[in-house]
Amino acid sequence: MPELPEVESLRRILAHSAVGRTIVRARVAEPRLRRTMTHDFAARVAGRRIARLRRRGKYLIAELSGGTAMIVHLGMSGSLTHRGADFGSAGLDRRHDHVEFELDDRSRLIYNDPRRFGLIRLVPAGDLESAAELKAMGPEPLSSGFSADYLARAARGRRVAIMDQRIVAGIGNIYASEILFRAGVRPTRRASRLTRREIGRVVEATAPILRAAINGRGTTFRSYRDSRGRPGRFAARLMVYGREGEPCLVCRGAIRNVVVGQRASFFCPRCQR
DNA sequence: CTTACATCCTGATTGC
DNA sequence: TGCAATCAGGATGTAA
Repeated sequence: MPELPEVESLRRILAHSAVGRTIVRARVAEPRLRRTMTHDFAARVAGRRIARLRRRGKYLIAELSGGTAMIVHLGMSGSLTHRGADFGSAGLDRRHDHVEFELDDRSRLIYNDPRRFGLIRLVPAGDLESAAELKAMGPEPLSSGFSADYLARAARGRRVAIMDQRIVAGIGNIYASEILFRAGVRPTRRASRLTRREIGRVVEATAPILRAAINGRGTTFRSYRDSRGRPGRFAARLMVYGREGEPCLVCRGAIRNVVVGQRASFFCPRCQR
């Protein structure tokens, strides 16, 4: 499940291997992603250079030459892998390779997404800020815009799900659970009833968790792989996510899993109040 | 404004 | 063992 750390790792790796390259041609094998890709997609990216790669929340944004930007979201099961010219396909499941970009060094970028919850679409670079996907998103959790003051204001009048894309960008179930564990705050707590001190702890817990996850190249819970096909190393450092019934690594109490605001939240009832 | 819920999809897991 | 039912989950549109 690619969240901010996975997309940021992807961006950093592709910054080396793909930025500066020109897309010689693109092929769309399956246009029906979360939104069906337009029929002219391949023609519109052909010949364009990948000038810059940015990230906003869980979205990867490729700025292409000629004033076009490509917005990519990996959904739940998407991956964007970079394969060298000599990269064989032996042993790989190619069934869900939906979009392929051939670069000018004969390497390829391949978008694979079994569940097709992902998204790839082109927008004029000037329209990026008003793009529906990015417009309502909260501040970047690794920016100064994500402060205790901000979070306290955002939590006002809100009952559930303090870690929501409209409140803070790019954090999904895995990292929301891990951040709240580190902060010692139960996910079942009403956001509007959190004390100022607790909100401060949530903000303070956020960057260390995300930075450690980025350093580990993300979390492979089930199937996630980075752009070089490697699993993320942060899975070994998960304290609560996916550990229902297992002993808390701090107090040995049983980890629980509850659904809060339609999202699975793992927590330790002893360590989180 | 808020939250709730169904929808999209397929692989993995659970149940019988 | 085999097949069917269930689950997982981000974003979105609609409803309450």
